[in-house]
Amino acid sequence: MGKQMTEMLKGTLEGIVLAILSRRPAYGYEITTRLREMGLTDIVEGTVYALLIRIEQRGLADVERHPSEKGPPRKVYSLNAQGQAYLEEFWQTWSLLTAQLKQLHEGEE
Amino acid sequence: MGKQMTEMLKGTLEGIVLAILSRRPAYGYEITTRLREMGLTDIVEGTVYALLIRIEQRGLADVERHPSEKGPPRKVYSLNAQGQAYLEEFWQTWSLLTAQLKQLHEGEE
DNA sequence: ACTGGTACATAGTAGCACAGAGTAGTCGCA
DNA sequence: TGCGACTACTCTGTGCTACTATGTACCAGT
Repeated sequence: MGKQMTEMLKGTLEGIVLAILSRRPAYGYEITTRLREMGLTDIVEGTVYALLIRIEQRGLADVERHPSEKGPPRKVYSLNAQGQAYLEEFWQTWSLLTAQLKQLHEGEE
Repeated sequence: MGKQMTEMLKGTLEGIVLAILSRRPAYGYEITTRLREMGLTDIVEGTVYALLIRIEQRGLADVERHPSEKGPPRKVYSLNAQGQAYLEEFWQTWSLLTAQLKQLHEGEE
């Protein structure tokens, strides 16, 4: 992946994953797949798992183990109230930043 | 500053500063002031200077020293061709990311 | 037996913004 | 003369994040 994208993802990837979880519960492998489908093709599996563990430890999501037809059991994450609040805060911060960048970009020439 | 904003700025602050420089040359203290004016009130001086040094070392900007009426001489940075190209790449990456997040945000509920 | 897909985990690395402190020059004021 | 306020730049150390590169484990199809 481009280095620029890598750096930009710091701080946003977390929000992206939380947003995915806010729609419906999901597990790591599934999330990785979905990220790839939506164009974030080069996100590494290990990154997602590490992120999910962080999310769990901060109490933003609850975890349940579900047996899988294939391979080891899945760890299904579902966003809880605290996670929802955190996500809303994320969207606020994000819209602030985009507004500022938009202003910069438009006034460019 | 909020921790979320701090993390989001990783990778974007560089682009922001380059965008400021693309309008007209500027020096560190001036850039800090301008960032504060545009709402990024809590960005630390040291961060900006460190970023400028990085920009210089990568050859994205040229530097000239100008004596100041007040205080030590200013280091005036001006974006060069390479920096301009890098900035354009930044905008592309940025618009890609915003498009993906917009999609996620709108399809939320 | 072997390959490939599913699913999770982790040790080490690099990059970035922040905290905090320091260095220097100029000016105004008591 | 001494002090604070403002301008302007520099540096060390810390914490957080995504990546690299592996490894583990389970199952299906050939």
